[in-house]
Amino acid sequence: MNINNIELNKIHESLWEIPKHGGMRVPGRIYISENMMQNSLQNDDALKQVINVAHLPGIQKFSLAMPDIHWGYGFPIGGVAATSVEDGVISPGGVGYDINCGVRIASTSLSLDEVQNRIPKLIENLFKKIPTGVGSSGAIKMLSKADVKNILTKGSAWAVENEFGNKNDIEFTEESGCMKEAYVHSVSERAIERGLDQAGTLGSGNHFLEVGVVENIFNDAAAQTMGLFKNQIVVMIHTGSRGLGYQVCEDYLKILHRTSEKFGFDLPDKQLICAPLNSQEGKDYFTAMKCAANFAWNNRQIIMELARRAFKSTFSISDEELAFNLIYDVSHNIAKIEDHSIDGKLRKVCVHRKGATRAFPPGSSQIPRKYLEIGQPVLIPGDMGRYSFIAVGTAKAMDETFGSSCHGAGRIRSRNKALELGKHRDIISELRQRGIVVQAKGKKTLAEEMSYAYKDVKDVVDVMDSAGIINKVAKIKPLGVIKG
DNA sequence: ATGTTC
Repeated sequence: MNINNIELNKIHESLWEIPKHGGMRVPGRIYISENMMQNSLQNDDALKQVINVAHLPGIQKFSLAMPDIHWGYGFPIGGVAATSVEDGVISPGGVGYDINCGVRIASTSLSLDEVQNRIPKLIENLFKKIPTGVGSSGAIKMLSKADVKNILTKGSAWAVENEFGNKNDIEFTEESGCMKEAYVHSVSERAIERGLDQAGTLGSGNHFLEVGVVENIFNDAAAQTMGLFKNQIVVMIHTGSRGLGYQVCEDYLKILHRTSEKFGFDLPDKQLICAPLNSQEGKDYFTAMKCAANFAWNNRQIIMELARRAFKSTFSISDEELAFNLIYDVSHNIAKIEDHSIDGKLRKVCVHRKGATRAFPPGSSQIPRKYLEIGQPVLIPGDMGRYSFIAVGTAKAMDETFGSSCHGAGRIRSRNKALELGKHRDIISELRQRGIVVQAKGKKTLAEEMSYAYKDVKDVVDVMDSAGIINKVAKIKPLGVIKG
């Protein structure tokens, strides 16, 4: 197969390999179907980026990409790269600008027939309570710098200490909502200032809060363990570290650019800028990244609590009656030190997941005890007009992809192209006709985020499921969305 | 993704 002048060998129907050539240290591997490759990668430099990432010092096994792959800064979105902690590098481009962008899904006790005609009111209340849009602020009173520094150190626990949620929410958050060794001295004053009024804000772009209904269940046992049932109302939240995380990324791209010569790496793209994990610069970026990650988890935690309150007031019910419980919270833009089997030996590597979700298997010590037998919940939102999926990780993911899977539908049209298509259409009415209530700050964002801008997430999920990397559990259909 | 070109 040849795509965009890149030769790929077929490993099986859902997996393709770019053989090691030139300065590549490892081969590239892309989980995708032939159809999707033809349709989405002909005019996209993302495969070239898979090759570029394979040049990184210390990269292990493969430069990986998931079926939602598309072009990103340096690394493709939908990319996974693991580097040796001894002689490997860490790269901000392998994490992305929105550090710890991620998704959480909460269950409720409500079923569709109980609430169907009150969805517009619910969405209105959610939209009032949760700030959305670029520069959105003011979910909670303006924080002090000391407060923000506490958030950077504590993550979700800060929200819970301030009555935004409970201990159960922490238990069902990846990393318990807090990466250790997050030292605030590595984060610039400017980044902290940008975070002062952004705790508990949704942001813009593809970020959203969605009220959905469980439409299909593929795995009864796993669904039951997660507390899912057919026609159940659930809530999905997709956001990240806002301006604070953006600033951390920008700060360190500049710092690493200044110091790049001293490491003497010969890399095919300046955007792959990186530092050895054991250098001061590498350690500083990593600890700043952890601070931003903790800010993002706290952000999703606060938003979840604001949503919980909006549900309670809209339906006049108690916490007990509502049972607004976190199923799980995953990060899909992050770098983490993990143990993985390489050449038959367990080794410590830095796994960069950029637009890729962790997908740890049954029995993992890193997942909530409740999910020990089913594996880690993998949350895969689609576009706002179609549907989303919940899946679980597998042992095969651990063997093949450093315990990683896809993170969403994957863009197929640029924001500009999507805007062209959508700007003369009444997207709110179109969605309403499909049974989806939308409230959004900007019409521009809606046009950029319509279904035609994305692949069908079902195709993406089916590739990962058929490759055995995840197992599908449930499909969620949107009823109402708030966006930036 | 982003006080959407300090």
